[in-house]
Amino acid sequence: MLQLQVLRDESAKIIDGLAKRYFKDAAEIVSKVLEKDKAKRALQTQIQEEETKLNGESKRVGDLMKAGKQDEATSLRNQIAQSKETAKDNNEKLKALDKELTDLLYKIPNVPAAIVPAGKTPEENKVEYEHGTIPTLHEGALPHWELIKKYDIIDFDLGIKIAGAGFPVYKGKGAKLQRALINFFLSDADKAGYIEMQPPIVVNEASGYGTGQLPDKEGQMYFINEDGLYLIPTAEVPITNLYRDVMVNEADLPIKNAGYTPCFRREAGSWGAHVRGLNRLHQFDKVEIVQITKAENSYQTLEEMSLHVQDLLEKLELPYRKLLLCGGDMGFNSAMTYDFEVFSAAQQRWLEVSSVSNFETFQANRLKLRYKNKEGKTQLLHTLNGSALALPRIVAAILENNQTPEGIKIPKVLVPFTGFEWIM
RNA sequence: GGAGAGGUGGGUGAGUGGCUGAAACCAAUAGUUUGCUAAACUGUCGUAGGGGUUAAACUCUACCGGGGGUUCGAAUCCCCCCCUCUCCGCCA
Repeated sequence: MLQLQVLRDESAKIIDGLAKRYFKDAAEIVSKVLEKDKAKRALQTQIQEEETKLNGESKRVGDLMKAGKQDEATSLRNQIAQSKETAKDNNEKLKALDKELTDLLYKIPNVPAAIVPAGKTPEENKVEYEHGTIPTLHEGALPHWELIKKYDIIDFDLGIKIAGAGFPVYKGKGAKLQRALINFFLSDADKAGYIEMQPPIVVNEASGYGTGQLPDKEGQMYFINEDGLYLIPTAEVPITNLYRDVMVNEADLPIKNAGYTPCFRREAGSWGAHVRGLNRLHQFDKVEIVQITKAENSYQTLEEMSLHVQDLLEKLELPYRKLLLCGGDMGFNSAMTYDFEVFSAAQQRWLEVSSVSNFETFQANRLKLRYKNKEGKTQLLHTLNGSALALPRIVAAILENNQTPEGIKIPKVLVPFTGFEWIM
């Protein structure tokens, strides 16, 4: 959620920025916000004046009673009772206005950073960097959904039997490969100074609001009705919410956390031919990195985090490219996002494996995540996160790109974690 | 699932109707002094918002888990809800 104060001070700049997202009716919603805000403040001033008067009168009643002037006290009391009625009405109006205002604010996405290109579709994302060579596969090379059957390492049918489509069962070396990747990602994050967290994989409603999944995106999360809990779509939610309503000590900044969790996504309505196999799942594993920084450091941190992701991909020897997302392709909460895609040789397409974003104060505003600066002023912090990395598409790329007639070669860096060099 | 206790500022914690936006302590911060990797002393220090000012000063309002009620007046009394803790039960 954007800060109201910023909307007041820089509404033109915000409308300009939102144009890069092709966010509909930006100008209209912003002007509505300002209008409601103005009305609210006017009403508030009025209420406050009334309340000042009432407070003074109440005090006088007490004084009169103490002085033994019962009659005067009684008549003043009756007088107060009347003005209280109007005060009550006005307070209700104020509440209604405030809710309308908040609802409007919820609808406004984050303002893209200055360097984010305008654009509506993924085609307008900017390729910032490419690394690695795309392998040429042998005759008869297979896509990963065939390879997993050939080597019997991931079983979709078993998953369907016990849960449903999109919940695969990892078997034998397939399961070990998962575990190896998770360990590799976590140990690299550890070396980079991220404190590992193992959070719950369900969160309450307040947490959903804190990181911006709610309102509006409840349809994308699994919900446990009986207990009012959501299955997390990413570790971003529980880990970032660890710092909800927290006043951070300046000395503790930046905060760096990493966590492995399974992630659950309903992906309602997003299935099709291009999401075969591991390309899209309801449950998948991911190691997430999260940082909380002062405003002045967040963009430098964004670069640091994307270098961390690049390093992982290079160690895994996967050809990848780094994209700067255009306004229209960015998530609602983000001010700037880099996506990382690996090339899947058998499918002949790029697969998104990581997304690294700076949310600036958009989440912190909701989270009330702040610190006191040297002047003693309370300041919102910036939140950032990134996948480092999401497993399924990495697995898909490893299987496809590293396949040989003899079997699938495990990347060197993973062998200490898997305990085997080949899947055959 | 049953019974009980409790939710107060960055933290611990006092406060049962007006003198309480809230004692005390800790943390933080500014300074003084002595000095040597620190102590002592003094000051400041909740959040959000309105008015006001070039900016301050100043001033007002709300907020003691959330919502409602009683009252001229509520952190304090009443009702509902949420959450946490303890004991019992069940159980990895």
